[in-house]
Amino acid sequence: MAGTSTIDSAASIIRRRILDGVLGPGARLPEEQTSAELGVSRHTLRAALRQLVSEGLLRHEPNRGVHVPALTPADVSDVFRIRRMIELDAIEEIALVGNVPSGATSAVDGMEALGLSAAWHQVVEQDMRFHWALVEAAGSPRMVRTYAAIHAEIAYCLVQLRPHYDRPAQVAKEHRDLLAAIVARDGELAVVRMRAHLLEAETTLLGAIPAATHSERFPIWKE
Amino acid sequence: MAGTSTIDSAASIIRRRILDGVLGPGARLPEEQTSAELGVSRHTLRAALRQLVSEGLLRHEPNRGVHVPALTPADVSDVFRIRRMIELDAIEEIALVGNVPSGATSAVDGMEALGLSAAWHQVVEQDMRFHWALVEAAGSPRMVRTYAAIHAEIAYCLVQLRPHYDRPAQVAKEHRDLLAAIVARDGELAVVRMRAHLLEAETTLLGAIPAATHSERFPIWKE
DNA sequence: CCGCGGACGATTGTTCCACAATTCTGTAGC
DNA sequence: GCTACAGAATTGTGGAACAATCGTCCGCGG
Repeated sequence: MAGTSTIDSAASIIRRRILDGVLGPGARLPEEQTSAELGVSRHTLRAALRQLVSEGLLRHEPNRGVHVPALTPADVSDVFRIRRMIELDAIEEIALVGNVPSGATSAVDGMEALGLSAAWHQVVEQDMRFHWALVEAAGSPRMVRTYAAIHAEIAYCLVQLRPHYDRPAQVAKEHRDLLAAIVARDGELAVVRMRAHLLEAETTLLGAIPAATHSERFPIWKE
Repeated sequence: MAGTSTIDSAASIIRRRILDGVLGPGARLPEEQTSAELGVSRHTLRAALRQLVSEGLLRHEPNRGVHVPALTPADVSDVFRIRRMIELDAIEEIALVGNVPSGATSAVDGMEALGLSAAWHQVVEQDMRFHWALVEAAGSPRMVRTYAAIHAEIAYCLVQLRPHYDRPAQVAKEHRDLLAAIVARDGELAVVRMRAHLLEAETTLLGAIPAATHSERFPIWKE
């Protein structure tokens, strides 16, 4: 499985379940039941849960276990604020040296290869590959580590954007333009475009989310 | 101890030992011995070690345990690059709204209260309180989380800066000037000053580190 | 009828023990 | 001096147990 250690693969499985909506907002993860389900010991499961808590995909309350948090509009804004902080820094850096990461290029190619009927999660996957490649190309191990720490939350935001995403071709074009700015070694333009790109995604998300979470949140979780 | 859970306090103790130099670069932490020493079980210790690995204070190699990494000049630069990314973003935000965090003010007061003979670690402590307060005041939970993730590494850098730090009064003045820019709601000036502040610290560090680690690194660790 | 307190069951946090898999060490042999 | 290999040490994971905490249900009184 992803990550050779048992802990990592347990974390991957749970992460996937959250991102796929199998575990919705408010869902609790009892240790005994969950560990039995995954076929790992409680110790291993707990380590995996701690990992996911640090990624923001789960919330922990002492003596009360973990649960899947609901994404509030404030959370979405906060996630995108961090995205801007990291990705604007990254894209400026790689634009200045004109370093076009091959992973980003191939991600855009992948987007363009998707037809109109492409499943939204395929678009999301390529989109995240693109942005990940950009951050990696900035050449800072700790920036990658930092980005990894909110990567899952970004995905958690995006999967809820389902019906409001533009057509794949439109998404691809935006990313193509970002690459163009990098190729042109125009750091300022790259930053401007990336900022616009991220702000637009945030705005779209903020329009899409509230209705969706509202109906799903209250049956399970109260606060 | 700090953090009510056993795991957190174990992590705190080990973190302290690393920052205090009790555990130098290259030092290994055998699980059985270390857990016995701290009076916790191996599982608990392992959880604490995973935490410290995620903070960058320890490095893990599969089936070979964890060890204290040596700080290379590249590491110092990378840490400060992330500091600039986060703290410039934070200070711009709080300068724009003129939000002067009380923790930052009191940290500067604390610096000025330190005499010429103050232990360097006291200066570091106030310095870190100052910067932490700034990041907190930016009002982004995930920025705080992100900063927390490299906070220990920042400290790990700073403790090695010992003899090269300016006098407390000089350090205090620099921070006072940062506060002044915030009070004046001059975001641009605040950013400029913060960048200069961080770049200067980095430069000082890069001049100080190589000699120190070189002598300590080889007796224990080879690569 | 509704709220309050306490017993009981469920869950978490942590420990001790066990054991396969891997790595390290020291020694014998070439 | 170097390699090969056996034995020791260490890591990665599982299982059972238990105190502490939390949640729930029931009976009681207002």
